[in-house]
Amino acid sequence: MHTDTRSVGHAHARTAELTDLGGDTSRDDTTADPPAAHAAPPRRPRAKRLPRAVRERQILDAAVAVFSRHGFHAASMDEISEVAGISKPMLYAYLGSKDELFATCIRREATRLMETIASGVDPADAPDVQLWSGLRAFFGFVSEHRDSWRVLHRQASSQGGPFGEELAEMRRRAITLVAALLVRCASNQGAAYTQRDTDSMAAALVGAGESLADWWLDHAEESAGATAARLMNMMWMGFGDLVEGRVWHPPAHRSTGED
Amino acid sequence: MHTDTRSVGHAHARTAELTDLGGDTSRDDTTADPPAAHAAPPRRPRAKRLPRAVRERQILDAAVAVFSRHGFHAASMDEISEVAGISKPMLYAYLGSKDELFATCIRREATRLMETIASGVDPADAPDVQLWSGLRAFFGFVSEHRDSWRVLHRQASSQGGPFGEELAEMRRRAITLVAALLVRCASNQGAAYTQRDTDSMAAALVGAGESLADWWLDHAEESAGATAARLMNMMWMGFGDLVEGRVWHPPAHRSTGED
DNA sequence: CAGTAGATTTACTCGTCAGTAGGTATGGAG
DNA sequence: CTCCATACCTACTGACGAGTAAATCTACTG
Repeated sequence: MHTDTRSVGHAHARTAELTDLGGDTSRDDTTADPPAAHAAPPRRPRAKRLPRAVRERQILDAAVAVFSRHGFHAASMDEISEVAGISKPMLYAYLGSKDELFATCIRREATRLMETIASGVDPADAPDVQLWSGLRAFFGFVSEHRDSWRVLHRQASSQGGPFGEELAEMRRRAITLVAALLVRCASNQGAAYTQRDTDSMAAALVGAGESLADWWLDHAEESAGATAARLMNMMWMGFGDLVEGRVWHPPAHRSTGED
Repeated sequence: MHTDTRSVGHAHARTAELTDLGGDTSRDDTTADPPAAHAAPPRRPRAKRLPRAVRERQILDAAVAVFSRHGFHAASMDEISEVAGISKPMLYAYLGSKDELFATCIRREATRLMETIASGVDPADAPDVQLWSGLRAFFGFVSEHRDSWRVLHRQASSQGGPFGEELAEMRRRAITLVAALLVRCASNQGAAYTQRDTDSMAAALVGAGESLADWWLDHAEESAGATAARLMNMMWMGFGDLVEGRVWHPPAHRSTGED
């Protein structure tokens, strides 16, 4: 199991260039190597000179993709640099250590997500409509940035370290936001809830959204709006109403019309 | 961040044999080792001889704890063996490779969880009561086996490998089970749903349960039953009913009475 | 008490990876 | 055309972790 552990994961295309660490470049070609077979290892040409800001974006994109595939620990800086199209020292020069890089990814993607949702919600709407718009925006983001979503949802939250903390913080903010929305819904109707009530409901709602998003990634044959409507129905109406045929319908006006 | 991430305890005894190039050891006893002050590293005494089955259980318990803390990749076999109170080769002798060990953990914990839930549900009950009992059993399990839950929920599902597949399979089974329950609920009332409808609702429900369980772990000041009731209310009644004061109440009879 | 099976260990090997030292190329300012 | 700042690279180190070879101990059987 040891010799072929590699089969479990990892692309490791770079193995070729890493194995000749012997260092002795003045090697005699007479003994070991058949001359022609020794084709030059496909060395990536020197990257074009680019301004720092652009490279940083490229690197972050690559990092998100790799972290998304392998998770924090299993992702290697070598692979990230390769995907980014530059060499490892550039990573360190621009983004610091692996931890810093990961934290930066988390922050960027979380911010994107939050902003996407915020810009999709109109605070002037009724609370239930706000909830609906938020769900739409959320599922839209997930479908367009799968890698971002994977990094945020799975990788970050499973790391106990300082970044996991960073992500947990973002998640708490999201839950808090939803909770506030629920409070407004409730007070609209004169219902009174404890903070514990609304917080727990928000946590469950966010979790349902996450889970449904994952499910959707595996059964992606419908629009973001349709999926959002599923969740909205479930949460707003509940099974009790649903099984008796009472469903919730999205408001016709203002809908961005894809469902 | 690099040099001190791991715990300090590693022997690296081979350094010693690399240093004795000279070969002449004349009067060297005075030079190298500060004899007394340099207390011997606290070497664990030889483990007591135990039958294989018992050791295997111990090892699995330790593995679940360590995987729960660090995740699959960051967990080291050294740490697991240390926590288990035995040495590394025992791990390999009994449980095979790291991959096999992890898969075994997953299977054991997933089986426990499923059985706990199954034994808490009476198929003779009405569908909604079955749902309620299942939720109770689920939250009860989570509160009593936090490590198991963490391994199942976060670590396993984030690994793309063969074991992640194993876990994803378990999760699918759970979702399928819930979906079947929903179908029974619906047909009881004459409502008709597509498989897609029930599957997605089940996925959302399972996700809500997972998320609420996580939330609960951080705010554990109420019983499993109370938390289950929260989710049941949310899912069964929906916000629409809840904000208007219509709530769902657990059946009084047969309740194990802790809420 | 000898003998043996299996429980347990020490002391390694080999591969990978985070992070770095020190050099090379290149585009724009003068 | 010549600097030189800085984008970029090759080649390396030090450390750790998975997995193993080859003992060594110990409980039980005869």
